[in-house]
Amino acid sequence: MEDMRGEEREHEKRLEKALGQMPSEAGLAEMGARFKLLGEASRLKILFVLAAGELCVEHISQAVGGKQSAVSHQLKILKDAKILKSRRDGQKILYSLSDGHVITMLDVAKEHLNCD
Amino acid sequence: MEDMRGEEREHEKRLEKALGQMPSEAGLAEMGARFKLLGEASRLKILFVLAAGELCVEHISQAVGGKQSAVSHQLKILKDAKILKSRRDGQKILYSLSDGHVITMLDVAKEHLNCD
DNA sequence: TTAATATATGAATACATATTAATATATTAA
DNA sequence: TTAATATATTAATATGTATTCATATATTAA
Repeated sequence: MEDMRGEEREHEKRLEKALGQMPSEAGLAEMGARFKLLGEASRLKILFVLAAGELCVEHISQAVGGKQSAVSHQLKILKDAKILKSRRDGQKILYSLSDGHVITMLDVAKEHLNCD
Repeated sequence: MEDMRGEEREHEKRLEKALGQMPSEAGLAEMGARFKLLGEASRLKILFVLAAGELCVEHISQAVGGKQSAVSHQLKILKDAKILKSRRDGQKILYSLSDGHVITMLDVAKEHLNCD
């Protein structure tokens, strides 16, 4: 009985602590949105391809084995999220990673999310 | 013209390199699935709550502000993915993080995915 | 200007999945 | 055993979103 009380109190404490360090609703949404971007094999493929360097849409499509239209849509999503940037070179649009952060994430994921 | 040729060759090389270091289809799917688990605010909330320690379903539900049923569903998903484990204590089922890996991911995400 | 090429976009479709309500199962208390 | 409590599960619904097709836009070449 006394034990029960103590345990309950401990749980209450834990709850308070948890709620205290919980990110804001907006923060959680933002974080979820970021992870969601990486939660799709088609987008991951694109990121791995671009890890090797700047490439045009056609080449990216070839590399990931997807239709131009589908790839364009995904590129837009990744660019809107600032994960990719692009520049025009003649008729082509060359896409590249905005920075190394995403690759870092993928590396850490391999280690800590047991992906291979 | 020569420039064009050289550039094209460079792109070909880059493509080969990219394809060479691309994870397998299965690996990409696995990785995507892992990220997808973290790509939902409702699940992130649960993980942050459990970062404070073991808690029963009712308390988790209170903490994340969700219905028991919805939380149970998400707990099952996270447990099936081995991110959470559970044990029975009387009528209650206590859930906890399987290990520290997920928290590491969340921390790295804060740094590299500019979440706050 | 016209044709050809590269990319982007809009709308429709298909599919995945989060949530809910209702109910089933399991444990404890009476 | 019966009632009460805690959790899990099933089926239905709703929502989000990836993909496709068709077409628009933009650039270069003829």
